[in-house]
Amino acid sequence: MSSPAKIIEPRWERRKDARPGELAAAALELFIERGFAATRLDDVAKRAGVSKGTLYLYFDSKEDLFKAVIREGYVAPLAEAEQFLATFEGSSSDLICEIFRRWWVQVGATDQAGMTKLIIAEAGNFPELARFYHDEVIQRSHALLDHAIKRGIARGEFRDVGHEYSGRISCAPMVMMMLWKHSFAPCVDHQIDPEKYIATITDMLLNGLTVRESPKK
Amino acid sequence: MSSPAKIIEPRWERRKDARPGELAAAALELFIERGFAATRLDDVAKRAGVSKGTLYLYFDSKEDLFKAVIREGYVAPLAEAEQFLATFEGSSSDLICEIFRRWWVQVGATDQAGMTKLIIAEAGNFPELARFYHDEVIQRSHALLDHAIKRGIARGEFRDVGHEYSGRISCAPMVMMMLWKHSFAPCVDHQIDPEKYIATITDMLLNGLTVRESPKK
DNA sequence: TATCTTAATGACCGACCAGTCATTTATTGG
DNA sequence: CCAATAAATGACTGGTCGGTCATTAAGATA
Repeated sequence: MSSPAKIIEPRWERRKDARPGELAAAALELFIERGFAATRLDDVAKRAGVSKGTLYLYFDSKEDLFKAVIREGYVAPLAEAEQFLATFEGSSSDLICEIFRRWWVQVGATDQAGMTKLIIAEAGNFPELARFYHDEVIQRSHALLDHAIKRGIARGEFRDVGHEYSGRISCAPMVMMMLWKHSFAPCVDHQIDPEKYIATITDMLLNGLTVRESPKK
Repeated sequence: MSSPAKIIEPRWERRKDARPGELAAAALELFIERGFAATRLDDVAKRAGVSKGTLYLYFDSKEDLFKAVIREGYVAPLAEAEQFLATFEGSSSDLICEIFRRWWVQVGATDQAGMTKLIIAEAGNFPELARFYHDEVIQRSHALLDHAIKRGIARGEFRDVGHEYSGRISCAPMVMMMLWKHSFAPCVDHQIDPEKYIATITDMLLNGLTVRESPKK
């Protein structure tokens, strides 16, 4: 006996505007989960609720899809951070603390953090992607911190530590925490407390290890 | 006119003892270069000067080969470093400088540095392997730096920055340089000068960014 | 309602590769 | 010198997956 109420569902819907974002979101999840090479476009399409053919309506290639994912996740937060830096008026110590705090909330704690691991892992096999990520994300992140440090030096708050590597070195502990979260953290019971970790970073970065005779308030 | 001296070279030699080591060495190079999934066993065999069939005479599977490489690779410059730390008698600042310097010479500048990238990249696919590497290498590296910092605190040279994350944070810039060397460095023209980089790390780590009124000699 | 446009489909192709095995031949022992 | 042994080969298989395209049908238009 067949059901009398027959609801015929359409086999698909036309949603031209929503598809790219949904596909990029699905791709981000799978890239982080499995890596770039190991992610199947069939799976990306399935997770976004479409067929693989549809994916190719909106993205030229797998690499094109990857770049779209990067642009969506990093470009906006970075631009905001640059804006924040340009208009900040407090002390440079507070500025750096605030940059780290925002970094963690906007990127480090989100899925996007996994892209860092991904790109480091696959840089050898996809140099084009690595170059893209380097220019769009890394270079600008280092420059951001470097700029904050220069500001401190100009205002007489910081020592002149040389501006070639100081931005890079300041970033390193934050990047390591992001890498940790997406590599060892899932298979080791030792977890990191982000708040305490960031507090220690800023303390060490600003004040150093060496005992000072008269600490500046 | 054909050459009268006819040297017939054998198509291959039997070298049962030498094969596994040569295959493992070739695999190490290619794993570091391309990652686990992207490494072709045909290429490993070719680099070792044999055919793929021969590889399967000595290793059960690709994964088996990978594990063999790891086992052979994690030798102990770490043990030497631990020994060095235990017997060092100078200032703690010098100790930390020396640890970084040795770290770079013995690990960072060698192929071994690529293992860090490899493990981070494949941690998701081989959690048991990641756990092993974590316990044997990472944990001990963090502990080493942490121990050096504790020594400084005990001798009144360093401030007490808390011993939960200080070792990890100190390591981060060095690890990042190793990762850089095996990910972005080959495809971006911006190179790092290790000597200058390490000098900046130690300066920042020991003295911090903030201006001090009376720096300690 | 009839017609048109195009979003969406999914079967298909070709390249790639881990792993197999029948065959070849270097080496050894009698 | 002649088997006998086993180290080494490389063509082959089965499965996977990025990318293509002829076909289908949803939604727009009038």
